Amino acid sequence: MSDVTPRLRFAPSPTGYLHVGGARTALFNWLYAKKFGGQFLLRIEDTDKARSTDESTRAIFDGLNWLGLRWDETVVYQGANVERNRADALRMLENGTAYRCFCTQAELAERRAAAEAAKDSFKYDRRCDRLSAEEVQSRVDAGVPFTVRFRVPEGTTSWDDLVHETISFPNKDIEDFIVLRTDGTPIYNMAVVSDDIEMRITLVMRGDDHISNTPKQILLYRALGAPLPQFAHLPMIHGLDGKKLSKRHGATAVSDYQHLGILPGAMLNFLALLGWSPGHDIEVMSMERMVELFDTKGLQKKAAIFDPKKLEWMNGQHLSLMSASDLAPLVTPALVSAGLATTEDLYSRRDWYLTLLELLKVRSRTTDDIVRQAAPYLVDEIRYDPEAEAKQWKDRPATAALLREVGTALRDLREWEPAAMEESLRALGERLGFGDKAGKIFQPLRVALTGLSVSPGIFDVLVMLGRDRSTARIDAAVARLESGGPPGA
RNA sequence: GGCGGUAUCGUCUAGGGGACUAGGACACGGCCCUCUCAAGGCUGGAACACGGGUUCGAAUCCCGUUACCGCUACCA
Repeated sequence: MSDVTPRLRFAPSPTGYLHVGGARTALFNWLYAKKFGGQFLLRIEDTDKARSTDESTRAIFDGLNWLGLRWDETVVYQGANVERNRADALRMLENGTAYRCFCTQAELAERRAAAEAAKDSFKYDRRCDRLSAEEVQSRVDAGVPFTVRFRVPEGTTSWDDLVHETISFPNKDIEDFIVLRTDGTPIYNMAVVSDDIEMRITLVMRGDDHISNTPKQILLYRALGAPLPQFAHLPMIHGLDGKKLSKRHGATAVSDYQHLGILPGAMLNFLALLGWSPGHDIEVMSMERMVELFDTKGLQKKAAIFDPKKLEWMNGQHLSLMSASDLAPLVTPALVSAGLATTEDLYSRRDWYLTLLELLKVRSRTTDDIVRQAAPYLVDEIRYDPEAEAKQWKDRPATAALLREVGTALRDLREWEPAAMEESLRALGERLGFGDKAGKIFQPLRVALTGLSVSPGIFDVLVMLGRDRSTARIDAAVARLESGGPPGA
């Protein structure tokens, strides 16, 4: 391990949104940088003008910010570096590690097709490298367009990958690849190496779909006389069907999960476990803990399959662990946009609100789940779930009579607190001959209070609603039951 | 086709020659808890791709086969 501070970068191309695979690559780069006190840089690879959009660039920023993966230094836009990229390519022309190629795209395509037809694998035959200096000069003078090709040397190119150990490629299998187009713009591998040198990147950590680019890039570093960074190639993420993750698999953008009510910390935790393991059966971790435990030794070589079920479970874990006050800022906007409350209202009775969150978060897997359960506590008019009504209020006259008694009992309570409620309602159950089946009271009451057959403990619900609202709901339920109308009428 | 990579329960993984009767987690089933739903606890089924080596001994090391993935552009 060198003693220079590590510099890593995440280099996405802005051609869509920030997808989960990219987010995970960013995360590992970030974790490594944090762990070893280095820098995590962001470079937008926008050299493909046709596909790059500002909107996608924004999406990348938004995604990384939401996840809390802050980058150091200013963002580098690859498109702004073409001059230097070209200068580097030209430098290779001068030092003899590259040469001019006058073959046209059409000629190349033709030869490639011919080779394919003959079932041969096509590889550039270096014919332009055999041109005499005079010939080259005369063509240049005549203004014949040319590309710059890298002259791949003899031998073998290998490196010690941080996740794969040693990987090596016989150079004979690498063709003399183009580094500069006829219009003078750099090809991907040229731009990447030129930029990574400029940015003084010490560890290139990226998807393993770049493994075959690596020997070419290493050759370029050497031709430019630059020190080699370390490389780490991360496995891909696949969908449930084992194929590369794509739109067909549903949500693949980080923002999709943001809108589904997934917590950034849970997303990160889940993504980290897809391709990395801290060992010791540790699963649920905070960002701090991940930084502490991160180690390239735990990196996986095998592609992982993205399982949304486990993500949800992970989110539930993080939800339970998070304090209500940390959760509030994340849930409040959703509550407001669902029209259930106003920010002012929630702020004015903050303790009550936090208690509500405490009650709901344990039975939620996403923040959206919390919102879905919150309505009965926040709005005046509840909606009666037809199924709950049908099941728990089967005998409507009898239920009306029961709820009347419950209402009376609750109104008579001296203190509006759980122990008193329980004592009173269980006593009522005894009197009515329910024995220890107090659920015969609790369930109909739950429907009366919330309209639902599912909720936090009944005494918690009563406390949250308060005496006035609770008794009012019971009265409303009695009226509804006695109106004789069918459920939902 | 060529080159490269990968291979442990359905899924994420632990494992780095003997501690393996292969551990944990998700999902699934059962039980407990219980006013419902969660959460939690206990519990069940479920895997070393195949074939050869090396070794006293292999999930672990080597070779081959198979399968899957990636690259194979004047794309990134």
